[in-house]
Amino acid sequence: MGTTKSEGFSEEVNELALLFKAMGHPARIAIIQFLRTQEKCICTDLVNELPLAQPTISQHLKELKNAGIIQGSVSGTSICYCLNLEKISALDAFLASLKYDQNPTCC
Amino acid sequence: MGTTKSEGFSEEVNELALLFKAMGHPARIAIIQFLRTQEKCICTDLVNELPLAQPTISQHLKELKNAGIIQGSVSGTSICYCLNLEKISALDAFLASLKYDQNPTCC
DNA sequence: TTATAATATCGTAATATTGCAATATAACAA
DNA sequence: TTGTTATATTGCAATATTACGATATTATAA
Repeated sequence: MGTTKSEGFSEEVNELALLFKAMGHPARIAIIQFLRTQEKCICTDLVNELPLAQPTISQHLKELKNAGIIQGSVSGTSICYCLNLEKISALDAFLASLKYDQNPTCC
Repeated sequence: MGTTKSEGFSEEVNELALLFKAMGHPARIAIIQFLRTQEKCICTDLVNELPLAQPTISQHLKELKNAGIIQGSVSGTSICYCLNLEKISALDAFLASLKYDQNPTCC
């Protein structure tokens, strides 16, 4: 196997899992953090910021983009990447919902 | 390779990545959702709820437990699993922080 | 004790992920 | 055109993940 079984789970569950999975790597968290603190979101600097080679960073950017967590638009020779707050909010809403309706006598 | 490179990233980044990674699977999201809606948190029922075999579910529970996202305590023959809201809150706080300090003119 | 129920662990095959060197592409500058 | 800069793609070796049958383990029940 090695393949994740997605049949039998709801669309919502599968979508959330894909988003969380896309964030489940230090390089990708670091990219997200970096994007958050940048005034401009031009991102060559990631290659200097992160302890990874350029192709590896490009690959991680692609995964974040595929998941819809970041968006990129061409800007001359470089590319402008930014967070997609819609997806971030979806994850945030899920996590926030877990904090309520908890049985307080549990465990 | 295949190994995730964690040196060169901050502790915080690595910790967040591990937590997100632990949630990055439909079975594990489904487990979390199930735990949230249960009055009691005894969890044999997962085997009937999820489209996966018992050993597979046990393995996913272990991963969530290793990440600290759930806690389990023995209760006779069965085991009581529950969410650890502390970790959930850590993730939630990270995501919530992304929603502010964003450059509105970006992309 | 013997059985049964709930869970965990082991072993393993199939597949996915990670990281990078080498190379390609694309836009602009000289 | 030729170079240069920014980024993407390809190919591949090393390792990780996923799923599950078989088998342990552990606690209670009969």
